[in-house]
Amino acid sequence: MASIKDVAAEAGVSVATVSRALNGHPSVSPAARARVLAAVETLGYRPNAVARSLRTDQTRTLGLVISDVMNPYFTELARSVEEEARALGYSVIIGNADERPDLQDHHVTTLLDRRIDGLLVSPTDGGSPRMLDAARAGTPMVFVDRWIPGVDVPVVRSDGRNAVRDLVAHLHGLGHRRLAIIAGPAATTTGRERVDAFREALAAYGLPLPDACIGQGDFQAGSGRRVTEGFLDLPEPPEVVFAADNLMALGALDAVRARGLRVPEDIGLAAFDDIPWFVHTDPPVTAIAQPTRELGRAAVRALVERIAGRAGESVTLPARLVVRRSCGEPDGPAPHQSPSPVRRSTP
Amino acid sequence: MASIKDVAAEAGVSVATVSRALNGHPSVSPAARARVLAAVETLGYRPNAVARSLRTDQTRTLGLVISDVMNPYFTELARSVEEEARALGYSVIIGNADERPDLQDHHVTTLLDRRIDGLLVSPTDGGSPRMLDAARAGTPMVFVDRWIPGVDVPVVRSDGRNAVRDLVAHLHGLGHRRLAIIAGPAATTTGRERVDAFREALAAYGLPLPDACIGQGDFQAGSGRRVTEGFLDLPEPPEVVFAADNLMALGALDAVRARGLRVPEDIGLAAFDDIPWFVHTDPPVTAIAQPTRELGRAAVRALVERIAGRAGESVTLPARLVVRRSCGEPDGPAPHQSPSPVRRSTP
DNA sequence: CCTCCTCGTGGAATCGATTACACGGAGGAT
DNA sequence: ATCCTCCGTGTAATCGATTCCACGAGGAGG
Repeated sequence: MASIKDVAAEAGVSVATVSRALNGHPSVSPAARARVLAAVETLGYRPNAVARSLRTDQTRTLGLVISDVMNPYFTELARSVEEEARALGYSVIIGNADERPDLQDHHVTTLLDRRIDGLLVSPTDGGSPRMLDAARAGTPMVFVDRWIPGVDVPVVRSDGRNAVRDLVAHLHGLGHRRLAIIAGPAATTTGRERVDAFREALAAYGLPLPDACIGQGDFQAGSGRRVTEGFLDLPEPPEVVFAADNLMALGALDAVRARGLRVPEDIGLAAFDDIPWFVHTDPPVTAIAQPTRELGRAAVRALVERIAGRAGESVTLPARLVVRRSCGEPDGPAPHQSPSPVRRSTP
Repeated sequence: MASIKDVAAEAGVSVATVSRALNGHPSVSPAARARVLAAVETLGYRPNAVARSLRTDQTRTLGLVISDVMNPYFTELARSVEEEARALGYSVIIGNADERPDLQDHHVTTLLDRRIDGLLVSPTDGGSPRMLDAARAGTPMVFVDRWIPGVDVPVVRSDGRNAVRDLVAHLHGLGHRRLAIIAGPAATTTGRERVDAFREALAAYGLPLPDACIGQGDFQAGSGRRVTEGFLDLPEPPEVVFAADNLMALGALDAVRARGLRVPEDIGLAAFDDIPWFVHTDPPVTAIAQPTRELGRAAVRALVERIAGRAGESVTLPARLVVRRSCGEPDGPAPHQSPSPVRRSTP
C-alpha cells in the first residue's frame, strides 16, 4: 500500500508538503498542491488512519457498549448513534455486552486500548472498576438509557414516569385492579425505575403491588416466560402483566400462549419499549414508546461536547404511552380520558 | 496515560525488555519479568493498540459491512460474527449500509483506511470500484449472504432452493394456485436467486409466474407494502404472497390489514428469513429459516483463513421451511407430506 | 587458561503520519 | 541598494510500540 513517502517521491516534493496539501494547510503553492493531488490519484493513495491517530492522539472513533444488540430497542439506538456520529465525522465501534458484566468489561477494555476518543455506555451492572477508573481518569464518556449513580458523567435517557402513570390510568379505566410487573435487573437503573414508577402510579389509585406481583427478570425473553408462568400459577393470577422491556413481553406472550390462554381476554399485557413488531403481534401490544432516535443523537452530541473539552449536558426526554389492544378494549361508549396526552395508535 | 517508557523507567529496565516481558518472549529473566509486571500493575499500564498496529501492520480487527442492521436477520448475523471473531481474538467494526451503495462505499473506505485485517461484506449492489480494487489488491475478504459474481472471494451463504421447493409444495397441497412474489433488488444475488428458485418450483407444478405476480421490492418494509397494495388491486389478486425477506413481509402484513383483509383467509403470506417475531404475529408466519449463526461463524473462519494467507473456503448451508399458519391450514385430515423434510414448528 | 556459546539485556531503527523550526528567495518599504 | 517580511518548502523530531543487532557476563568444553 502506498505511503506518504511514495506520494512525495511521485510528486517531487517532501512528505511535509504532501501532508500539508492533503490537510488543507494554507501555505502550499497551487502548483505543488496540484502535483500532490495528481500523485495521490495515480498511486491510489489513502492516508493510514493508524499512523495519523498515533501522531495526533485522536482516532475520530467513538465506542458504544450496548446491553444487548438483539433487543430491537438497542438496535435502533445503535443505528441512530452511528448516524449522528457519521454526520459529525466519527466512526463508532459497537460492543455487545449481552447483559453480561464480564463481556461489558471486555469491550470497555479493548475500546480503551484502541484509544477511542469517547465512550457511550448503557451499563449492564453497577460498573466495573475499569469503567469507573476511565471515567475518573477523564475519558470522555456519556451514559445512555441506563446510568450509574454517583459517577460524574452526563446521562441521556428517557423518563417513563408519566407514561407509566398514563398506562396505569388506562388499565384502571379498563377495570383492571390486580396488576403485576416483570421487573428488570435491580443492578440497572431502568430495572429499578420502572418498578418504582409502576408502584407509585398504582398507589395513586389506591392499588397495592404485593411482592407476589413483582417478578424478577433480566431483560431477556426467557425470564419473561418464567416469571409469567409463575404469575399464572398464582391462586389469583394478575389481570394484567406489565413487562419492563420488549423482550420480556415477548416471553410473556409465549408463556400465555403455551397455556392455551388468550390476550387480552384471559390476561392483559403491556410493555416498556415500543417496537415495530408490536403492531403485528396477536394482539397488538400496548407499549410505552421511547424517543429512541433522539436519544441516540443527543447522546452523541453530548459526547462530542465532552471530547471538545466542554461540559456536555445530560438530557431527559419523555416517553409516551401507545395504546393498542393487549390490555382489553373499553366496553363503555367513550374511552377513559387520562389527564396527560395518550396517543391511540392508528391501525 | 502511561506508556511503555514509563513502565521501563518504573521497572528499571529498557523498553525492549518491557515489550518482551509483556509479549511472552522467552529470553527475559524471571526477575526482570516480575519487576515489569509489578510496574505495569502500579501504573495501570495498558499497551497502546494504535502504536502496536502501526508497527506490526495488523489491527486484529475485522470489518463487517452489512446491508441493513435494523433487519433482524442481519442483526443476528452481526452478532454471531462478533462472537466468533472475539473467540478468535479479533474485534469487529460494523458498518451499516442501509441498502444504500453510497453508504456501503463510505464504510468500505473508512474500514480500509483503518487498516482492518479483513473485510466481511454482504454487498448492497454490484460492488463499488473501491471494493473491487481492494479485493483485487489482495485485501482479505469474504462475502456473506450476498455476493458479487466474477470476483475471486469466498462466499458464505445459505441455499434456499430446496426450502422454496418445499414451500411451493406446501402451498400447492393447500390448494393454492395463484402465487405471487415480492422480489428483492435485482442488483443483489439473493434478490435474483429467490425469484428464480420460486419460478422453478412453480414450473415443477405447472404453475405460471406472470409478470403481474412479480413485484419489485428493495428488502425494506415500505416496498413490501406498496407491492402488496398493487397485488390487491389486481383484477384477480394472488392467493398467496411470498416476500423475499422478513421486512417486506412485515410491509405486506401492513397492507393486507390496512384493507381490512385477513391472513390467511383472504390472502396467504410466506417469507424468506425466519425471525423470533414471526411466531407471535397474527397469524404466525410461515417462513424459510436460514442457519444464521452458523453462517456468521463460517464467514469469520473463512476470513481468518484468508488473513493467515490460506485459501478460505466458500460455504453453502441449506435453509429450511418452517410451516406456520399464514398460508392456511389443511382441511383434510392428514396434511400434505412433501418429499423433503418439512418441519412443523411447535407453538 | 582460553575460546566459544548461550542468555539476558539495551540501543536504535522502524512503522506512517503531523508539525515545529530553519532556511532561501521574492517583493515591498525606506 | 539594503533590509525586513512573508511565503513556500524541507529537515527532522515525535507519537508508542516491536524487533534487529551488538554486547557483556558466565558457563561449558578443550
